[in-house]
Amino acid sequence: MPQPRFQRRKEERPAEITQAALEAFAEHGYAATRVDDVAKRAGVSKGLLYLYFKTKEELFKAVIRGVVVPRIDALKTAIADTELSADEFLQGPFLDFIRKLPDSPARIVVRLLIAEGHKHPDLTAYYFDQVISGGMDALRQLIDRGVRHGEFRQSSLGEFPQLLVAPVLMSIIWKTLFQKHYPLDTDKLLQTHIDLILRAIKSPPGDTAGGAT
Amino acid sequence: MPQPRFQRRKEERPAEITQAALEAFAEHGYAATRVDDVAKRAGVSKGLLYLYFKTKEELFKAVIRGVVVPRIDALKTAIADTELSADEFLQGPFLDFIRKLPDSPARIVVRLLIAEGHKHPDLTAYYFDQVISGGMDALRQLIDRGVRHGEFRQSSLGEFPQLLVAPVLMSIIWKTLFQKHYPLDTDKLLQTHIDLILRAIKSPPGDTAGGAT
DNA sequence: CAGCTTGCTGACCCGCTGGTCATTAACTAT
DNA sequence: ATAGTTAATGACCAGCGGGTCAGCAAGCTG
Repeated sequence: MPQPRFQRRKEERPAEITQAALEAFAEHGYAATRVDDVAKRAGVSKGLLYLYFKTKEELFKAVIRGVVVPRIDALKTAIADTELSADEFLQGPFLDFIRKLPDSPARIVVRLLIAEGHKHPDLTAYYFDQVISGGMDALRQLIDRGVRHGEFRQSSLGEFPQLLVAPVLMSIIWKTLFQKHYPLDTDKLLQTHIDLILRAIKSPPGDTAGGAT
Repeated sequence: MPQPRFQRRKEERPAEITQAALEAFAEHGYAATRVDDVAKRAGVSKGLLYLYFKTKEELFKAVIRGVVVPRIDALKTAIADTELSADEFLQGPFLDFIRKLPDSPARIVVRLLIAEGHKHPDLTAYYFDQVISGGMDALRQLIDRGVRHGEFRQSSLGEFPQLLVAPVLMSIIWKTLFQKHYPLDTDKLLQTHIDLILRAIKSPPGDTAGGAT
């Protein structure tokens, strides 16, 4: 009795294909990945893939969106809802969050965006709106709160919240390029960075908000 | 009177082609750049290009090497030869150096390496040896000197000199992806970063090397 | 000026891959 | 059962682009 040669699974296909594409892109990058290869990984024919995604580029965008959207929202709401002080939040949940990034699919997405982003302006714009812009606002808000409460002194960090995240980029890139030449303890690197930044912006002990006694 | 259709310029060709390739790669990335396009930019036939470079990949490597090698040596010798204190050096020559990077060809090279590096392991290794490794040593040495002289307190920064450079990566990537959505004052960002780090690692006033008076 | 070397050209080749579509077969409703 | 619907296949095509090479002409050399 012959197994059916395939099953109809309209619902699951897109996610399966997207997942397969993420893996393929991770290995070869966008341009060098063959649609056929993605299809094979997903256990599907190339024709079917083109039934769900109009072009290779559409597939690419779907992959990015799928990974990116859920991730950042967690951080944004965490910052809005936390009862911790800014200082505690940075050393706790924030540090945990960024520590996970270098080993998550975010790493692949970052590499793909750097490599191919300029060829997909609408995608880049989308990413900027969904991730970067919102993330920066949230961080700025956190820093401002710290300043208002007298934990932090005034500093230019509020203008450049990117500085809090820069070592994450560094870590991701290091891992993808140089891990085997020189393994990097990204956890400790990130810990060190947060320690340094906090030490730099913390109000000198004794000062209180407003500065006058 | 017909101009000669071409001139023979054996010596200059490689550099011209390499330069053209850098521009082409900057616009389209490696994979999407046509060898024919590079040749046209260099004012040369595709055939000639293949006379000087065995394959497209060889050309790619030549481009990277050409940009990379000169740049880092300047920094290394500057650190070795300077008479400035570590603190002054970081605020002066070092800051100047990293400020230039986001608008130099280094930007293109960084993007190319992130995008395609994993497909060219020998090139990555070369880059690591020539640039990363030496650069890190130099920075570590600088920090250690600062500690020995009592300018800086002991800190984990010496373990992770990458942290000094991380915002440069951030700046480069920002400029290539998001410049038009949100222009970034990378000069000020880098200035801010160095300020913060120095504030974090400077010895409290009154302390001297060794701690005993 | 003639003859020779070789830098240089450009038409050509061919493998590869994104995308199509006629056909098939897994399901569904009756 | 059986007829109808559509998810899924896979053979096919077109054109693009890396790489080749036979021939051409720039510019020495005597």
